[in-house]
Amino acid sequence: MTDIKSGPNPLFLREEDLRQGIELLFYAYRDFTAEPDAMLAKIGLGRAHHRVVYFVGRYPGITVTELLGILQITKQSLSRVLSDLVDQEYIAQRPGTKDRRQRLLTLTDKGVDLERSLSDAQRARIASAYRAAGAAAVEGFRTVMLGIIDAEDRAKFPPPGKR
Amino acid sequence: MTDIKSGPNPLFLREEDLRQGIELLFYAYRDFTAEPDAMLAKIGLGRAHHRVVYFVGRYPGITVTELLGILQITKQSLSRVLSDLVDQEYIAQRPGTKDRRQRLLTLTDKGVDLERSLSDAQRARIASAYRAAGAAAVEGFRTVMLGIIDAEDRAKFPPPGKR
DNA sequence: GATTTTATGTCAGTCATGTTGACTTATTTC
DNA sequence: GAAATAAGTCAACATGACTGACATAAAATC
Repeated sequence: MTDIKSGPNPLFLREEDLRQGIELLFYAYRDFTAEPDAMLAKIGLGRAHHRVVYFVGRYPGITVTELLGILQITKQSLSRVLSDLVDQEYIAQRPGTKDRRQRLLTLTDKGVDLERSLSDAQRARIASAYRAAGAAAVEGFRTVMLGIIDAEDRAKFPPPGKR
Repeated sequence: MTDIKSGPNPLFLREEDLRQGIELLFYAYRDFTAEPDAMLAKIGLGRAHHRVVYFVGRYPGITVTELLGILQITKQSLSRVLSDLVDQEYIAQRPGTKDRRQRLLTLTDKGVDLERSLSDAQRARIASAYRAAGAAAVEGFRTVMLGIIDAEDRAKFPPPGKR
């Protein structure tokens, strides 16, 4: 154990630095999901419904296959929550114009309301963390998070200048 | 909508910045957990077992109540995975010396091996992200993540100087 | 010393969310 | 015309969460 107990020299990645990274992700995700989960429970829905509503809101007209690619679950798993959301009129389906096999998914007004109320707690949490941390820290956060995400999905996050 | 489409001015938090923050957390956590999940599936265990093994390794001698406080699940939920881990001799229990009602939890040698092999993929992912991002970005990452975590748990992450 | 609280564990039932495998239908592509 | 693709369905199952009720041992309090 080369435990020099030096000042911070993060390019010499100690065991403890890495462990702290693991724990930051664990606690942040735990707290980040707690509020919407509690709201969802009250209306008989779960986190999986939130994810679907979120990404349909994010990419209006998204196809089922595209959604499966993002969520990385099976179509049978998606089917259940998507059926719930369509039945309860949070999400509308319409056939694709170019490819009529596709079902393009969009939020109804009711779905927009749900998405907003669920994600607002998360937006507030992010906003408060960003404000407290400052612009430079936010850029560092972005950079490290992108490094954690598999390379295939990094293109979903265009650099600040391009936005 | 005051959409000025300016250059990056992160103190004016636009809708899109916040949405990007939400998605960074979603994708990072999804990819961060995928590798250990796949390894666990091969030996008939799940993510819940990983969490327990991780935190018992992190805090040797931790009590059941303390572990429940970290995981934020019910004792019935913990009981099942903890029993598995004790039965399969990944975790050992011994009565507390000061309070003999407590069961102090520690990893066995077998448990240490399991914890290491599971978390190694995660450590490697963090290490690679940290190296690619650089020291300043890592500090920003830490700061923002701490802002996302509920205040009660921030003390678990001492500032760099104090480590 | 008796009572209450705490730490832990257990039994039973339920729900949400994931899985695999098999199969169907409509449509598009080759 | 045949094969591939997009979507959906049925069935069975595993995991990990939950609630509620109850039990035991030990510690803390009155």
